[in-house]
Amino acid sequence: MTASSPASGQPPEEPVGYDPAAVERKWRDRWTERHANRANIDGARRPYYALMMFPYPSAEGLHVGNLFAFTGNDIFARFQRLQGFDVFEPMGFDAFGIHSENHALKTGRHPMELIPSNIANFTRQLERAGLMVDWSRTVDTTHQSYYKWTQWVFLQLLKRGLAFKKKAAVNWCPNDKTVLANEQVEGGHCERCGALVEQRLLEQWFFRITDYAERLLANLDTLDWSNTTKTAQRGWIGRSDGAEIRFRVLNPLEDAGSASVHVTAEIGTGGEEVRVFTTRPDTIFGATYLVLAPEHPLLDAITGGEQRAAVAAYQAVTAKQDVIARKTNKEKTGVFTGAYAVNPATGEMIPVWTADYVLMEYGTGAIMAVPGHDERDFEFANKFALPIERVVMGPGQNAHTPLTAAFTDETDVRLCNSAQFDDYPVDEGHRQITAWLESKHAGKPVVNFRLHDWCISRQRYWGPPIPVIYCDDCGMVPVPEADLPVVLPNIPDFRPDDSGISPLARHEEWYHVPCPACGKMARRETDVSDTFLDSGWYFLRYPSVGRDDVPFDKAITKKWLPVNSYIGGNEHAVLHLLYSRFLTMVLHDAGYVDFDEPFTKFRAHGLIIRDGAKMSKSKGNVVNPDDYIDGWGADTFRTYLMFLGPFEEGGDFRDAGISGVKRFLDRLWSSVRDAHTTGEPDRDVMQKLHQTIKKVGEDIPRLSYNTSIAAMMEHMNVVRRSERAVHRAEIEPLVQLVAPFAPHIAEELWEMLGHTASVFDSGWPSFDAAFAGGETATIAVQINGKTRGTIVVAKDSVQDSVMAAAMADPAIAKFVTGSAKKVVYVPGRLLNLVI
RNA sequence: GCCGGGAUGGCGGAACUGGCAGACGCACGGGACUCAAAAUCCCGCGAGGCGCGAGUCUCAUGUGGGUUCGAUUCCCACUCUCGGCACCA
Repeated sequence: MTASSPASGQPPEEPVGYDPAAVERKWRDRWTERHANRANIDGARRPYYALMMFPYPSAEGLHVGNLFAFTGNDIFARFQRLQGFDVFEPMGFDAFGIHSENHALKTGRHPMELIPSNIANFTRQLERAGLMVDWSRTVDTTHQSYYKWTQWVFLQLLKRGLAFKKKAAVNWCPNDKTVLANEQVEGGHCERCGALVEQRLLEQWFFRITDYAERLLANLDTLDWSNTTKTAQRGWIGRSDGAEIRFRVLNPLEDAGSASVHVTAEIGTGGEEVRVFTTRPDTIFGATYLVLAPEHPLLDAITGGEQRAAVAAYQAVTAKQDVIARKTNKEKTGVFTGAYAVNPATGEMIPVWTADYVLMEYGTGAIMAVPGHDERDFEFANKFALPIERVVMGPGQNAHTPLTAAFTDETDVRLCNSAQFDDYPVDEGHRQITAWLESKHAGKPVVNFRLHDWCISRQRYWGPPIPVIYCDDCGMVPVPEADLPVVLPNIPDFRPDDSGISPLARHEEWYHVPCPACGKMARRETDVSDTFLDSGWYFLRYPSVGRDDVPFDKAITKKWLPVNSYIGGNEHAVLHLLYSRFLTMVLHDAGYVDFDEPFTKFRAHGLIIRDGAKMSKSKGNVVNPDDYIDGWGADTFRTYLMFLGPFEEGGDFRDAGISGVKRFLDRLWSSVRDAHTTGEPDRDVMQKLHQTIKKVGEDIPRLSYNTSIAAMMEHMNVVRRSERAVHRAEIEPLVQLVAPFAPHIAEELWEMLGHTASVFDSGWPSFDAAFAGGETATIAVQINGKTRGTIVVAKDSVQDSVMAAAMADPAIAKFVTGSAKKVVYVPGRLLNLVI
């Protein structure tokens, strides 16, 4: 074996060199035999749950990006283990979904056959990477033992009224023949195939995540998460403070032809009332028209006779338009309804229009248009010759300054042309006008969110069937929990078709089922659920894998959750992390878990790019980890990935630097092999060692892996300087420091040093802070801010003695031309003389 | 358009609360070892000026301002770049 001593009777051999393949094979086997990575789920005294986002097991195999993320998590997990925690580092596979299904369709293989082989390949690759993964508790979202509980989660939401069905305009991809979530549409095109997305009206299952908007937002303040991620979530939730204002619409039939009639807000004519949402109630005196979304339910009722045809035509055009065109084509269109509404602030009649720049799904589906102070309204008013009023003035402007564009500044501006509210700052006007409208029963303060309810329906095959049955007599009946799982049948032809109905509907035996309530023949729901539902609760499952009676065991969950540390990509900053938080809150409120945030700490890792571009098959710049592990060994590859750049920022992958990391491990190997125990270790080298232990111990928790590695390299350089002989005490703790990064070689070297137990059970080395700090300090001496030299002084020197030492140095003293006007002394760092 | 990152030698990057800019690594140059090469080891390596020389001076962290004894770090205004969102009233 690699490090065994020469057999007796043989001539002396060359010193044994570092053979990564042999070392890694040996320790992989040894870890498996010893169950070294198995967490003691029931008995752990200091549980620590170190989670990474589980991968989608693609047919292409493991991506360097995956390995980068997993290695980063593994280093932290192994570090925690060395700190004495019982660390649980699980791994699983997020294998349902459209990605797998499309790949299966393209290659003609059935997902039920494809996924297990992909998972096997991923597992093989992951095992080579030396991750401290507990392979006895893995999760495969496509396995019945898992999706049984995904269906259970759905039923809990249904029970609590948080799952509901509604007909909704959804994004429809004509190529993939499926409904897409808003997030799967990029600029009007299907995220996967690039086809133009259309709009269709379908009955869909939704989760009422909007009920939790306020809580999802407020809780963010309590979480230890990457700031970028929190900011992204805040933006996605999109809270807006504003007001809902009621506009009375005059019946156009009655009032037609009497446009000259003077109307005030007090007139109680019949007709409808339109509610609008605005974030700028302070500008209501400038509201010169209303706009309703083309889908607005009141549109028919208010449209005047002559305008009916035009409005109907406009509605028809909008309805046919795909979601993309509507959202990307910013050219304003719209038609007048023939109706007028009363502006409750001015009492004036203002025309009511319909236009597709107003969206039915946000706010009330209607707006008051203030063209003077809103860019879209300005553009619209300009195009259709509607009046534009100034009601806000900035510095240097007055109530009559002409508006050549919408004036939208909100700081240092005041109201004008707003009756009793003239000269109010806008924020004050916002409050006062809202209160005034409220007193007239014409409005009230309202908070709106951009967040939409979560559409979980997919008219596809490869997902967990939604556990609901439709009975002619009983209506919609949830599948009883005892009957779970609703098994996804093996359908050879799982292709989606144009009907908008899932392929499951074609499986007669499966589709027809007795009603759980009355026993009469009924039909199954044929939609499957969104993959984000699978990944929305998997962290709860890991510790309880193997339990078939519950989704997660109460005591175990209490012991291990919430997750102590979660690491993943920022591409999931919004959806996955938001949905997981939402589901956790629901399960908390339902009494299943005693925490309402799943991830105490979250860090987003960076992206690995290559030659300045994202890796992709089409660019041909994909790195296959297998090749690098074959060529360099997993330890070198892991360490190299972490050395590329800051973990939270990612880095540019290039072959050039990897040899430096290999050299470092080679040197570590020979230094340990050749270390002696004669005499005392060198004092300066020991000081460097203590500094290194301190630095690495501080850097790892900050995920500053690149600087940890640099620090260890520095120590190695000091240890081996000028080919000096290495004392064992100077190098032994370095094996422990390197262990999280390069676990195999660390185990081997630890054994070579005579230890029988694993290096991961050896604890983290300690350091002497005073010794590491040293007794002397190098002080930079500056004259007028320019460094003119350095002096070495005792660490706790006072200013006078440092000053004297500086003056004693002729190289410094020659710059001192007079007496110092000012002296700045930073102990231990610098002395600056201002002359 | 809006939100959020980022910009430092030939290259990847370091500098933790404002305090010696360029740690560590790559590449490159020189040397040792070798018949030779690889590997290994040692030395050098931001740019420019002056000096035979040990040295020494100036400039330098995307651009332009500002605060400060002192700015890669803080403030203001820009440029470029990467990522996300995009008619959200």
